[in-house]
Amino acid sequence: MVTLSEENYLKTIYHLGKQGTIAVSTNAIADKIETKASSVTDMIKKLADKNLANYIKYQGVSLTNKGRLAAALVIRKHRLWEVFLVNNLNFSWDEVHEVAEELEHIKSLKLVDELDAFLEFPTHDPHGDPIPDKDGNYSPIKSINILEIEEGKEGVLSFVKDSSDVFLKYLNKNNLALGDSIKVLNVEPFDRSLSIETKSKKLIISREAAENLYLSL
Amino acid sequence: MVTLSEENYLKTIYHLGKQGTIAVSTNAIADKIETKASSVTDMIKKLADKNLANYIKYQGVSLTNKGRLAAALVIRKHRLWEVFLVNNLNFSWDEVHEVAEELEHIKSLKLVDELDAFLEFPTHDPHGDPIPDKDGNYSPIKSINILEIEEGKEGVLSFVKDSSDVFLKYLNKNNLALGDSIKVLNVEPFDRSLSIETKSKKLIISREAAENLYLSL
DNA sequence: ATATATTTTTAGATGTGTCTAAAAATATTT
DNA sequence: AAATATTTTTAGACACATCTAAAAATATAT
Ligand SMILES: [Mn+2]
Ligand SMILES: [Mn+2]
Ligand SMILES: [Mn+2]
Ligand SMILES: [Mn+2]
Repeated sequence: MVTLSEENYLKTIYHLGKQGTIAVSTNAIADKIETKASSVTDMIKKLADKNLANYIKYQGVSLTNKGRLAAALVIRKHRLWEVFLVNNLNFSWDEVHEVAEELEHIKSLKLVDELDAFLEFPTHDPHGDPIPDKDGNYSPIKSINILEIEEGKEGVLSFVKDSSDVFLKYLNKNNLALGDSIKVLNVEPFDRSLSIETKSKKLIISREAAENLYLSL
Repeated sequence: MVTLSEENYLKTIYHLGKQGTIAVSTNAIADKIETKASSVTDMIKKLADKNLANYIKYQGVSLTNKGRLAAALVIRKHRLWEVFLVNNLNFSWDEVHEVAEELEHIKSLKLVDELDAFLEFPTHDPHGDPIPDKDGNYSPIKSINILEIEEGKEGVLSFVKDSSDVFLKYLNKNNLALGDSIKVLNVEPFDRSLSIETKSKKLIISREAAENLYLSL
């Protein structure tokens, strides 16, 4: 049996481990989970005891296959619930995360699969993140960062890297939503801000904002 | 903040307190929750400290208005989720309880209200139990036990008192479902078993089974 | 390479919810 | 009304997940 707390650690290690292939550090986990390093050490040991993680003292952790699958299942549930909340319960994309954090821990396997079917097997959540299948696999993101697109080209907003409240609300305010067509006009050399054009209007976004927007061509 | 465990105790006290108006005993709660009497005493004190229950040593507990409302909200969530599982996720009425036991603890108020709207404001769950509104109120059950219906009369199965796995599966096996028209044929004087007739066939049910079936006329 | 800083682990404590065993209160018999 | 049985509470323990403070290991700077 995997506890709620263990699931949260698995998910965090999974996410932190995505980029580099190196083991995840104790402090990195502590920061993400907003807990103390000593608590992380305790939990890591528990995960290793359950064969969910590989752990060598002072060397960080990585997930075992078993742990990676468990983590992917939690992420699958999180993202499916987010889709449900947005598509069926009138939540906006900046309201779903907190609730999904609770719903992702509901155990029933039938529930996940039936929810998946009910939602008609979505491949991405409301923030453009891919939804893992039962085996933990998903097709890799093929969208590219808006800063890497040449001036004059157009694409569809299909993923936001930062899905925090503040950023999503900033996008709402500027009428930018997933699925919108966006044309890259030009980059201001001074501060590297970006002029873009949507169906409704032209606007300028900062480099920080641009770094989180991904388009598919 | 009310914890998951506290919510389960509130719900149990609410259910046990329904019938008599007397306070609920420690052992009654322990039996329902499948825990020890000493654990119940501990928790009761906590509920009293939080003004959710009235407690006098050795005299049992009852809920305060605050406690009753909190309990009703948990029951509201439980039953709404059961409706969702049956109506939208292909669960049968004997599969929903366990999952609803987990879902009922999800906190978001928006979630409950949006779910309610999505389900089109159902008044009863898949077992015929009434769904409390936001204020904890619901219209009283007007269905009557099948044993109190005179021979020859007909009614619609609208509530099952026992919603345990075994009983529901027994009903499935005998093709009895909520909403079915049932005619009371006669009571066997020997063992007080009941002959009934549905659209599809006649059958005999035991007194124990009959005690759990309620019809609306 | 040594000293200093940072990261990580250990040791010991705390809060929640549970348990067992024993004591206290209440209920039931005789 | 005593004696006996049952229920309820208390006392003390334990698992889990967390914390603080201190020790140990590793990384960085001089
Ligand atoms: Mn999320
Ligand atoms: Mn998401
Ligand atoms: Mn139920
Ligand atoms: Mn029910």
